[in-house]
Amino acid sequence: MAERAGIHEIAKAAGVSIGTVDRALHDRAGISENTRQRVIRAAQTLGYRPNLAARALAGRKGKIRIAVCIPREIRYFYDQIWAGVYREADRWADFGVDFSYHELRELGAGESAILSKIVQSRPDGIILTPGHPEQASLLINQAESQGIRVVCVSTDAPASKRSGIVCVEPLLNGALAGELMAKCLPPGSAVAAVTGMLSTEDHARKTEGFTRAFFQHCPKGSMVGVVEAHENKQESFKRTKELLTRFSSLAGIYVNTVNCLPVCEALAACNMAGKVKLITTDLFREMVPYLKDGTISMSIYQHPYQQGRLATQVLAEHLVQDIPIPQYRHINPGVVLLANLHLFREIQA
Amino acid sequence: MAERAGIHEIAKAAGVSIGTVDRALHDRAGISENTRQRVIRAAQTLGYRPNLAARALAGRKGKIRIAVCIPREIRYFYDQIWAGVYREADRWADFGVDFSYHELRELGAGESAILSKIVQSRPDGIILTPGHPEQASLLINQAESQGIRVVCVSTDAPASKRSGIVCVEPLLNGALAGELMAKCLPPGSAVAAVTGMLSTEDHARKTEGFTRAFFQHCPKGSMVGVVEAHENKQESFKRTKELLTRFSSLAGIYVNTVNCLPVCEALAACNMAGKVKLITTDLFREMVPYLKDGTISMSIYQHPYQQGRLATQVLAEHLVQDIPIPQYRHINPGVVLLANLHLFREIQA
DNA sequence: TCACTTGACGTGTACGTTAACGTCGGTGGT
DNA sequence: ACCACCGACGTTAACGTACACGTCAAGTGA
Repeated sequence: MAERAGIHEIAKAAGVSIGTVDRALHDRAGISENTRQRVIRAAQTLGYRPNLAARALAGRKGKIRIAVCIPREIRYFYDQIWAGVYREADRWADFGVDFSYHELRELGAGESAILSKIVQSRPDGIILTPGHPEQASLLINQAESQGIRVVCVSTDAPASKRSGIVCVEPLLNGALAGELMAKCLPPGSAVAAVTGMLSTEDHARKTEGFTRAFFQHCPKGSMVGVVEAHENKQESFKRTKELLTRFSSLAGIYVNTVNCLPVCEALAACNMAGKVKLITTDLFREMVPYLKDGTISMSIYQHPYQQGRLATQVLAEHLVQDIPIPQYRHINPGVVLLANLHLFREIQA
Repeated sequence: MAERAGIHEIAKAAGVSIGTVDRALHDRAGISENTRQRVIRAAQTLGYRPNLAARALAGRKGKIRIAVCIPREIRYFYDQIWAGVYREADRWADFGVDFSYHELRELGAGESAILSKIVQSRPDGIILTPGHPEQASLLINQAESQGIRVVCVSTDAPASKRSGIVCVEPLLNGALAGELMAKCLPPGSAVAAVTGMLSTEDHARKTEGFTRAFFQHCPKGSMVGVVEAHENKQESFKRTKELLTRFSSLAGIYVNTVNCLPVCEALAACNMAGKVKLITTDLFREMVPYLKDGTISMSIYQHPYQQGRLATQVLAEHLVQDIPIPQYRHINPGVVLLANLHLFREIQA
């Protein structure tokens, strides 16, 4: 459409050469303050936007480097984040962005060591999922103070000076479950939550969000228990069973940890499958039968693929085009039901 | 990371010049079949992928042109589609893709005329929302037979030879509402649907999806009526009121048209707001109060922004990188609740 | 035999930027 | 007066690709 102005046009307008324009636009030395202002004004007047293709080709001294540090386990979740990162990285490859990938065995495993190595390699940006926010914060702050942009994804290090965070707000995640639960149950129902470890900021806040939203939408309801299962299958099974036998009127259970399968099994064992509304978190293949037979009523989906893609996009756009990194990029969780089950990436292929 | 091979490397490997490589890779004339095969094999061996930045800079004779033909009204919906298109178009601008935008007043208005003009201008690709699928199909087929790739978005022209469609499957859209309705109501509940015009393929299939899913998940329920309101506010209000007075036991209403506000008003007028589960479609500002006071229980969201972005991406990636266009790209609808309301684009700003 | 065509290939230039390098006038020291 | 030096600016060679054009041998016709 409208032919875009390039540095040649700016040069002509400002009455200088393209070299001088380059110096002005990149804050390089060797130019008087006067001319710099003149050039910058000309650029603004012409609405200059650098041609990314040309920039990528010319390749500023040393390409842009982004280091990605994300766990491998839990597979069903982090595989999707990785896929999203790869997808977006691919789009930036031709723009001269160089990615290096660092897989942790699981969330937080060897985090500090790898992260400090990454920082030492002085990339232009880092994408990571902090597993130990307090420890990581030190390195994040160190990186940021060196001009390395850090974007957290999925998990956060809120106290750090990271440039941005891409995630599903845990409070919202829980609140969505709480609201759905309340709207699916008759007034005055009794519900419970099964969580991993309440010491984990993430799980605690999901549980809190659930509780608040549930009571907001079901004021006469009751919350008869919060089971802390420590990410242990047998413990999850046992304690869910206890819960079911102790409160025979239990109408709903919210699970915000990976371990939803033991809960399903416990429901089956008590002959309560389908009678107690079960709302879970995330989605993986093994859940499908329970969704199909109605044991799991719905699940809150965190869009891991999108999270990975967005984190990468946000960081790359900043480094390449100087677009500011949004400090918070909250993802809207999805709702997994039977009708739309087939459309989720975890189920396909 | 791995330094990518360019045409120079291929040339060296095949023992020819880069000009010959270019001829082989682009099926241009002036090369013997023998050398062509040799070059192509060399390219495959080296895993050649053209550098998009360089290609964009060099600018093949005549840039790639994409024409976009989408309505302006209904604003809350199509504004988002347009925004998604613009966003993605922006990302391709530097790759030498030239977009031309053609706004219709509303869905289908002057469609054939504009579309035939677009086809006459011989772009490389077209993005459109067919309003009159039968008429449009002729022009779509004409375009496709001339090598113009057509991608439909939001609405479809299923009988045509369009290269791809990006949309929320109407059946799924309705099914999601049906499943949620069934799961939110006690067994044996009576529900109704309010639709626009059943003659519209889209509305009919949404209603069908709803009905099927509702009975699947609530086998003892009943469907006491399908109100066809012809996209008319007063008619919607009046007929909803009739419905409510006639069936005092009505437990849920599903609205799959734009006109959900009159339904809300009718519920209020009958003092049934919040007592009848109301599931609507899409999201716009005026719905917010009704969501906040519980009149609308939830809404099925079609992610218009994403649809626009994806349609553009799919087409651009095909034209620039030769990536095949997926014939169906079904979007997973979202669920609008009070908890996540603030995260939808329609509500922000 | 010579001029002319044609197939098959190499060469050169352009695209818009970046950054190294060249140039030129002026200023300081000796 | 000479050179060294420096600030301020212009010039130019890349980057990888597309395409017009140049080249050169083999073939064709008179």
